[in-house]
Amino acid sequence: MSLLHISTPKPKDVTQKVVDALALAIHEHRLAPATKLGEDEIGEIYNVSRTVVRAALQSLAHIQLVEIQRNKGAFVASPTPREAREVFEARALLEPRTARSAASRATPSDIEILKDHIAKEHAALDAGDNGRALNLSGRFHIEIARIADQDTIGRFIETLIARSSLVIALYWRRESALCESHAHHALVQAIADGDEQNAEELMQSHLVDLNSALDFRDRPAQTLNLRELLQATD
Amino acid sequence: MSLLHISTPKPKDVTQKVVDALALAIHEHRLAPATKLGEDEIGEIYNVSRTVVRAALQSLAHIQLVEIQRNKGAFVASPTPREAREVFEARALLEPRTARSAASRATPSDIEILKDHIAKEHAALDAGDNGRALNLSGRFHIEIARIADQDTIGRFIETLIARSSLVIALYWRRESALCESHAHHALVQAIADGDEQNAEELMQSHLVDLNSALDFRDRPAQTLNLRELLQATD
DNA sequence: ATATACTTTATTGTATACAATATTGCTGCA
DNA sequence: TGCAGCAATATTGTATACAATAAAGTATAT
Repeated sequence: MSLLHISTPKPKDVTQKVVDALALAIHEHRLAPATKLGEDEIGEIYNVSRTVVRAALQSLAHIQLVEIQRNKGAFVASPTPREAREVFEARALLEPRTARSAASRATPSDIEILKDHIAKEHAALDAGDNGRALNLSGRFHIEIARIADQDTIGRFIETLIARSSLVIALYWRRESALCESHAHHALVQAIADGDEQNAEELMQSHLVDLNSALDFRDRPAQTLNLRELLQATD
Repeated sequence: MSLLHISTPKPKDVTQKVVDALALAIHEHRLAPATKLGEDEIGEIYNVSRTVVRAALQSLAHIQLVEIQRNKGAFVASPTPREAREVFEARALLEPRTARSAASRATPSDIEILKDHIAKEHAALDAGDNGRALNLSGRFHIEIARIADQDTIGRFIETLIARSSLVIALYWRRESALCESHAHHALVQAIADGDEQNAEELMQSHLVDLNSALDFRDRPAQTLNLRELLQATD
């Protein structure tokens, strides 16, 4: 007997690993907006060929975490104030409805998962790991979309939250770290209670609150982007 | 003088051409849902290497016009009833707001463009070219999103309309051809008048009407998909 | 005759090689 | 010094070659 029903220990999808690694680095703000992502460079880091690096970069470009300029290469995306505003407008349009739906469907285990997220977020915050805290905060929102059981809209929300990470990296103004845990906690309570109306309103105000901590007026200084600004965008 | 400001006559992006060609074929229902899209096959058709075919297929997979199964290949997507329903739910959530915004911003030239779309749609319908008519109908909606000047949401709407084409291919029930031109005409009028409320309501009822012409109860017979149903989705 | 194991074929996944383009550095000249 | 033009280098775009996996076919044993 050769190959039995031994579940494959490595359902390897190399490209996805690179995508995840890069996305995480961006979400945790280890890769700053407008950073050049050379294909050879990344390939050497992860020990993969340019073929898979290119596939990964294309994937990230599609969710607008990176921007690919033909014959120039890939760069960590750097949302303009306009794009940043749009991202939060879209979230304001989609997420309250999603929170309502989540409140109507959440199971006890769902609530556990959400509370777990908040706990981890707290822990990361206490540890001073803001990047990780921000990432977890985003995944909290994604989790709500999953609970709402709306795959299509959930996918949109995922991309919006991914871009939110970049927006926050560029336009965050509030001094205090992202101490939004309180809002998340209240949201979980409403969802646990099945209080749809409250969940929707809490999400809405949470997003308004987030938005108010951003300042889109002037674009932050970015050494790497000056070059872009001086040449036609094509 | 070597390179003056002579606009490049061929800003060739081979991959994009393949993407567009395949997308058009899908939108016009020349490629049926669940059709296998072999890499070599497509490469030969367009005289490009598998490299660019794969890039194109990945691109189409991201907007869910095709589905890629690892080590199996790419297939024209075949939305389930659930996915189909979600697509129209999402459209119902996004597009009315977008129509309102369009009504508040549309310029006379925008109105011209919309009317032009309708005219072309009529012409295609009269010519019996339903595929082209459907495609134009979709582009009408995309045009409204463009006028609304909301790039992020507009991009979502684009993907939803792309998938709508597949949904319609699978679940359309109404006997008459898609004679929705009347609804489109009324919508243009409201947008031209700057009547935001009316534009929003017309779009909403238009989508409800579209939805009512679909029947999600049973999945249509699809020879190529039987195989999928019999094996674990992984 | 059917089922199972093995062999063969076809197709996809990945890596490498070559071509095209952009960037950088140099040289000469005003 | 500063700039124009060319040469050298580096990076991306595309094609091809090789490896891994799945599909199909064949033979054998029960």
